[in-house]
Amino acid sequence: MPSIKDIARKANVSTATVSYVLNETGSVSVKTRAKILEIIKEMNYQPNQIAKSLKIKKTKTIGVVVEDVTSFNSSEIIDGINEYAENHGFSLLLTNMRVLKRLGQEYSDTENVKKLAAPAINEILNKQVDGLIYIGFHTRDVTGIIENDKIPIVYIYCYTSKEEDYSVNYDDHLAAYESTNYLIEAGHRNIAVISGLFNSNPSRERFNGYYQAIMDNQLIFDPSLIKTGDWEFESGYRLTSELLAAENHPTAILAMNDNMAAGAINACKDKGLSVPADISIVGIDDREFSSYINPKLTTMRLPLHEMGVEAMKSLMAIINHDRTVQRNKKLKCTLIERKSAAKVFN
Amino acid sequence: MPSIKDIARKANVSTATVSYVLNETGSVSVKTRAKILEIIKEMNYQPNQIAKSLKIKKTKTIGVVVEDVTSFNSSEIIDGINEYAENHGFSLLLTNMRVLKRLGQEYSDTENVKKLAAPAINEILNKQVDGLIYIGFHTRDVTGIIENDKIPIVYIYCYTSKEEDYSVNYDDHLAAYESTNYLIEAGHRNIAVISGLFNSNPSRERFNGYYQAIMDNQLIFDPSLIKTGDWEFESGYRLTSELLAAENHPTAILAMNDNMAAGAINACKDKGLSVPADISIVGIDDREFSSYINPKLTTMRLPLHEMGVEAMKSLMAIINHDRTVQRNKKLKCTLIERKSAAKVFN
DNA sequence: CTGAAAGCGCTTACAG
DNA sequence: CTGAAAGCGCTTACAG
Repeated sequence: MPSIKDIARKANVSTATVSYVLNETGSVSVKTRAKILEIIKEMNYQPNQIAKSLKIKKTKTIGVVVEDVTSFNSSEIIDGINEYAENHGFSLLLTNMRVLKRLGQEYSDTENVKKLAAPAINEILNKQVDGLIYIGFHTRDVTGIIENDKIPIVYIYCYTSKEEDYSVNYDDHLAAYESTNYLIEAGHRNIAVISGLFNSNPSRERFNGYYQAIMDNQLIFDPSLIKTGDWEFESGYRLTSELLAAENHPTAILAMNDNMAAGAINACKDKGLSVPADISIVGIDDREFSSYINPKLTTMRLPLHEMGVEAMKSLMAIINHDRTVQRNKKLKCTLIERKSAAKVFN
Repeated sequence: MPSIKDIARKANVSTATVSYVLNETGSVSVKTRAKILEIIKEMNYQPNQIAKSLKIKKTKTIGVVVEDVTSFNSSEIIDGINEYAENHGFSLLLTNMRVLKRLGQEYSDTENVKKLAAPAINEILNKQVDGLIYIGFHTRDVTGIIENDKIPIVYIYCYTSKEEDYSVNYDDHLAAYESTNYLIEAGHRNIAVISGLFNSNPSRERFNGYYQAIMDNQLIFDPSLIKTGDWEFESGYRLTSELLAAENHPTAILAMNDNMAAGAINACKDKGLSVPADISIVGIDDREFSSYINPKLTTMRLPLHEMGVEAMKSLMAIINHDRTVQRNKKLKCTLIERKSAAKVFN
């Protein structure tokens, strides 16, 4: 591997001059520039970024700490981060904490995650990254997992309670509001909700979105239509069965994720109801399986790719000392109309 | 950020001595070691890996070039790579080429992928990674995409025609052999195949596995039972419909991926056949959706995580000049028994 | 327009 | 057991 010295020697100039043409700084005569460029090409010289980084104290690399890459939302977020990074000459140093595999459901205990995060983040910082992106696998408060004061950082798919932190998530309230509205516009008046666990912020936000749509449309809010699930398929199945046991059962169900929506569809089928002819079901997430189940699920697509891009934008701004960036970005989900919801005829 | 100089000064020793205790090289008296260690802790000193890398010419980081992170197989592979890397003190520099989004189906043209790969790989090499892992999103010959002679590299989910290259894949032949055997053991005698495109190596290997299972069990090979699909849902649906039109239709179908298996299930349902009571279906891949469709799909799980781990093992060996590593590793898939296949009664 | 020199933060023969 | 010094491959004030 030729170094800048080799180029300089061969071109009969100093390394400074080579450096100037490499970086297009300084002023170099057209003639020597041409000669240097030629030799660079001839020797197939590639600058050693490690050496450069040491000198300029910037690595042009971003540390990406992800709680679990195998989680369904991680890939698209990383894809978005990568796209932006590539367009701006940044590289990604990826660390996967494997939270799901290692902690199972104990991820909720911040202390456990912190134990995983500390060494990972330490290692990344020692590699002198210019900034950090932390990707949760599940929207929640993540305060205390990272103790950091020396590096710009933005959180995706999670947030902290610290005012000075930056995060990008999607708008849960709006997602539920829009999907509920969609059902209302289709003529539904009895719209049930199968929510996630109520100790989660997204559950509450989504419920509020649903509630507001009901109110805005002057419908009657019926608490018996609200069922609390646990995000899993089985709870969607079980709670739908409960819902259908009532004599005047709802004509539509908003499930707060696609897992539970899939459970709901199965419950309807098992009761001999046809989806969407007899009952409409909409989910939230747009998982891979959602277009494979029967009927294909109408659901809200999460702006995952965009979240990655926006996080990078925030991070770049912070790195460049632009403190006017919005601290808590909330992106919009989009409704994907498939086959599990229909207009009501009467 | 304190440097090794700061530590040395405060401890009244040379930077050499600090370096010795940091790396546990050289011999340092217990006393000075203790003092240095104390000061390191006190100042919360963290060694700058960039500086170290420049000196020792090793970065302890591996470049991971993935054709498309959003492809269903990528995450688990990365998870495996990450696990091994973490256990051995390596970091991952990730580059996503976004082949699917950028090229659509034109990925098959090596030239197009090469155009994407060249700058990505160049950038990674300039960051002085110690090795490279290339993850295809689809098993195929990838010769010519990377022109490299200076760095150890192993291919996952793809391979090259060069003898000196290393790759890790799974055993297509065995996967089809075992799944066919499974159906035979369940009593099936008329087992159809819906294959992928026959210009792909996996299709051919899988067909051979099927064929060998038929032969080994002294069954009759019936060419009319072999249908060539294109890996997509629709072809599974269409070809299954064709299969079912025959008067003595098969009692089992081996679909060469889960997409087509899902199509097959739907086709059966639409013809009024019950899966698995009337007809058994098994897939290959174990996609996320495969446990959500109805009935849940019996399929071969790909050893993705393990492929990541094995690739890292190969890479470490090559880096350490151990040239005895197996050049083409083929890992075993495992049958996931769910609900889409059953014994035949007669 | 160009070069000599210092320095980024480490490691490592070498001498003592 | 310890330190002075050179060097990894760059960049950048500074002088001319």
